[in-house]
Amino acid sequence: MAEKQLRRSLSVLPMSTVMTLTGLTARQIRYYESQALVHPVRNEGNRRRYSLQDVDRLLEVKDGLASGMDFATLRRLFNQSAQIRKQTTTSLSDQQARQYLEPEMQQLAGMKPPVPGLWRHL
DNA sequence: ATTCTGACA
DNA sequence: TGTCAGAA
Repeated sequence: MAEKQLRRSLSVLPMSTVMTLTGLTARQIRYYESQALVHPVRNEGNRRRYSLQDVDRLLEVKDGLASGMDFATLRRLFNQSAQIRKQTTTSLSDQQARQYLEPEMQQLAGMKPPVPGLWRHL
């Protein structure tokens, strides 16, 4: 299972591929990066290279924006998911994680996940 | 040919 | 967010 994640994290996709996979324009993809929502790697020629994980994140950003979320909210959401993944793999009980995110969960309680399983970690 | 940055008639 | 220019 670690092998799969490793590959999904490899940044090898060019802008053109990400554009067709996400349905977003290069402009939007670069702008979202400026908003710290994705962090593509640059190759020797200063070209951006995205991973499958980046594509997944871009898809979440796309639907998140579509359901009225702003960049700050998405940014916090992603940071929190990252936090939980770390803590969870560092032995923090799921109960403690939910308690820690109580405020956000209250807000998200009302809305429906734009993408099936977007709040999966919450 | 493709992507990057900066700028805005 | 689109789009165009000039460079890589």
